[in-house]
Amino acid sequence: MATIADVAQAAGVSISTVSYALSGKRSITQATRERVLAAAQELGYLPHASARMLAANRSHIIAVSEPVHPDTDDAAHMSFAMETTKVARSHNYDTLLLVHDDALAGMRRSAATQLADGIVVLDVDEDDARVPLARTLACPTVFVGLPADTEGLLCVDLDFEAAARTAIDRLVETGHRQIGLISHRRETLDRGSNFPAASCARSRTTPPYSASRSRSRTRAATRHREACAACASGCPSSTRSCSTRPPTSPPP
Amino acid sequence: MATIADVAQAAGVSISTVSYALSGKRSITQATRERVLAAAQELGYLPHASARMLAANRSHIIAVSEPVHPDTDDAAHMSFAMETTKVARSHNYDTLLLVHDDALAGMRRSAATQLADGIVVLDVDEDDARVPLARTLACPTVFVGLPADTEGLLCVDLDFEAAARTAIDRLVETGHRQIGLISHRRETLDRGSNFPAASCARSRTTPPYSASRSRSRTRAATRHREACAACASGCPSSTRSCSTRPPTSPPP
DNA sequence: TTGTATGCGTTATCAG
DNA sequence: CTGATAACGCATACAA
Repeated sequence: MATIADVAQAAGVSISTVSYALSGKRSITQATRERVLAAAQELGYLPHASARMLAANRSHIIAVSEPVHPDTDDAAHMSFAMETTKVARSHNYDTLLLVHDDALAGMRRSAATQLADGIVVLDVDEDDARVPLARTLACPTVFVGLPADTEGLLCVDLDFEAAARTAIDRLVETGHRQIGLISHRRETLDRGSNFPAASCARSRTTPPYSASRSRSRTRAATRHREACAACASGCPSSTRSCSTRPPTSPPP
Repeated sequence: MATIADVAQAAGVSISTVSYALSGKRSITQATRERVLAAAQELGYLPHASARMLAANRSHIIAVSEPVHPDTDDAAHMSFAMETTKVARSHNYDTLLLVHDDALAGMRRSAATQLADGIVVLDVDEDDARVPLARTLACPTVFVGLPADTEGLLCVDLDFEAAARTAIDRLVETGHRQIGLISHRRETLDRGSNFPAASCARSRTTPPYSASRSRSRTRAATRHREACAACASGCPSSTRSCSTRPPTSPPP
């Protein structure tokens, strides 16, 4: 539990010099910088998290809001939570888990107490209670999934429409003329989830693949995805729920 | 972003009175307490997380170390993480997620920076790198799962031996004489995981159910579980991996 | 029962 | 290029 003062004393410099030597926010002589780093290393110094948060007014923590419905696919959501955490860590951020009913209340709490610098909202429903809440928060919030009304929100999502089209194209190409769709449970569809298969089921895509209600959603998804490089690289593929295995011989 | 000073001013009292009125750590006149609570409510006051942490020297955050092996059962681990978070919240604690390689490094980091008040270690292997690390940390740590050497550690786990015995008893009672065991992949066994089926597979329980190497482990598990009420009530059942479905008619 | 004042460990704003 | 020092918002020991 060495403090910055200990490092300063050990290196024979002032506290602020240590701070700047470590943050690199102002130029330091090579010699003193090395002395400081050596001292810090020697003492195993790491800045006290809360002190740093308070002074810098940044927590380096991102809250992940993840209600877990009874019909939620654990594996899929695990992937999102894990990936979010991994990417966050690569930016020196930690992630806080807000689950079940605390997915909503926790958002308000972590925003109001400034525990979180930002919020990632998972498992988004069409009509999600976290949508109106997010609009009232001073805390930057990103929805992974598109609610019905995205006004004033920052949302990213996979392009399920395009995924469905690609899948169907492939099936048609290989000679299939009848295509079955394995979707989610009725309750998942009913609560307005926009998971892959749910989205496909609702859009009832038919040749020549004219999507009914989802034109604007598709554009929005594309636009948002372009704005989020992390999504393109980091998000796990969710299209497997839509996939189907071609039989060894083409159907009649 | 009302501060405690704002509340104090609104209620016409001092800062410390507000603090004590809210924490209840010293007696306050009913009248002033109500004025303070009203003012706090009115302003939507919630204490600034980092300020509170710094002053109280407690973060109210528990880190959850959860390496995610390629063969990890997402659903099972999701359950543990979720349940841990839920129980933590009921004690006014938040949980931080440390995954993949950060499961190890994050423990050191969150302990050294005092980001976490405690650490919960999931997905424990027989020979786990987090075991020696935990011994060096000043941060209270609990292992959910029993490593080979529990010296100086606080560990809790389900009693897999008893579960296996119960399952086998039931099967024998219903007339079965040949019992198959569906276990984990070889790699899971190889890395020394102590998951239910892995544990069962290694112990090779046979009538009259004499466990080979696991006597001490069983005792340890029992002892630790007794010391942890949360485990008995909060932990999800993991025995389903061991379960088997009786056929409609008893075998010959 | 309440108010005053110090300290928590950093960051950042000033001077030098 | 470096050193003092004032916030940051709260908790708590100490006074009254």
